[in-house]
Amino acid sequence: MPKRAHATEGLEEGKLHPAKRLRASQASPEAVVEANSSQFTGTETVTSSATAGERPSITTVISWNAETSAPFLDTHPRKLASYGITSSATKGDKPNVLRQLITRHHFPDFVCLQEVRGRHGDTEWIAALAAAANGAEGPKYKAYTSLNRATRGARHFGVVTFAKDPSQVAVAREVEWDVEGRVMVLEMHDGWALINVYALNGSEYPWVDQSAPNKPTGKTRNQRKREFNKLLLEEVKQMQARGLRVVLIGDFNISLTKRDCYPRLRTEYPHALARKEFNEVVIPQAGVVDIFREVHGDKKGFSWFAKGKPQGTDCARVDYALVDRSLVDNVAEIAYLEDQEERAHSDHAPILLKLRDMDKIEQLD
DNA sequence: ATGCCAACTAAGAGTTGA
Repeated sequence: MPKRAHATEGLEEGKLHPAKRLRASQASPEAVVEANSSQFTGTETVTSSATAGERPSITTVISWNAETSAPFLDTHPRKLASYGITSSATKGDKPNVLRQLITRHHFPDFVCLQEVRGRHGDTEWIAALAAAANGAEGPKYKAYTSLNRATRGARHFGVVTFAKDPSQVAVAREVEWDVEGRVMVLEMHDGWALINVYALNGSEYPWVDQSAPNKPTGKTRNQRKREFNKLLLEEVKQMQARGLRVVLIGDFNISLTKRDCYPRLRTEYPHALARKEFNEVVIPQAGVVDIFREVHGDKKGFSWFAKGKPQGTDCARVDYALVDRSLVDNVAEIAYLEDQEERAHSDHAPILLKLRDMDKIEQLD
C-alpha cells in the first residue's frame, strides 16, 4: 500500500506538471544574492557560465544528519504549549541550532535532515519539528517528513525535507519499500527530484521489518543495508524513466574510497561488500556522480567526526550528494561545513550544495 | 575500530549508532 508523507495533501502522484513550472529566480531572490557571497562557506564558488547581464538562478540545498532533533525542539506536550509551536527561534534559553544554521546560510531553498528521531504517529512532535525551521523573520518552510512506522521501542531514524517554496514541489512522497523513515522524495515541477536519504548503518544484529515486527526477517542489518541500496537504485531508475533528473543527498553510511576515511577505510567483509556494491552497481547504474569528488578531486572532506576525539583524528565522508550525470554542469558549489559551530551537537557536518538554473533544465518528456 | 558506551523508550531489557 502506498504510504503518504505528512505534508502531501493536494499533490498528484506520478505525473509532473510542466505548465505549473515556477522560475526559481522569482521564487528565491535571497538565493540569487547569496550566489555571489561565499563568506560563510569558506570555500570557493565555481564561476558561473552565464553570459553578462544574465544572472543564474541558484537553488541551495543543505543536508545535515542532525543525530537527534532534541536540541531544537521539545517533545514534552507541556513544553510545546509553553513555547508555542509557531515560535521556536529559541527553546527556553537554549538556542535553536537548526534555525541558526538556516539563518547563517541565508535561508536555503531546501533543508534535508536525517536522524530526526520521531515516529510516524507523533503528531505534536511532528508539529514541533515543522515549526523548528521557522522564526519570526524569514521564510516559512514547509516540512515533509518520513518517519519510522514502529509503534514500540526507541525513536530512531527519520528524515525531514524543509522546502522554502512548496509550489516548486509536484509530488512529495515516501517509498513503498521502507517504513523506517529513511527516504523522502520531492519531485519538482521543473523536472528534477530531491531525494533525502538516511541509509542503514550495518551490523550483524537482526533486521526487524517494522511493517511486520513479530515476523523474523532472517536478515542482518548488514544484509538489509545492501538490499536498501538496491531498492533505492530501482526507485531512482523508475524516476529517471519518468523523465526526472535525480539529486540524492544525505547519509549513506558508506565511505566510498580510501581518501574518504581517516585513519583508515573499514575493510571488514560486510563493510567492504556494501562499499563494493555501492561503487560498482548502485552509483554507475543510477547514473549519478559523487559530486564532491567530481568538483574537488582529491581534496580532503569529511562529514562524520568521532565523538570525544580531537577533530580530524577519526573521521569519514559518509554523507554526500549523488547528482544525476546530466546535472553535473548545474552544480555551482559543493562543500562540507566542518566547523564545530556548523555541526552543533551532531557528529555529522552539514553538506552545502548549490545548483544553478534548475528551473531551466531540459525536459526529457 | 567499535559497541566494554551513551541515549533512548517505557517500565525491564532491547535497540541503535561509522
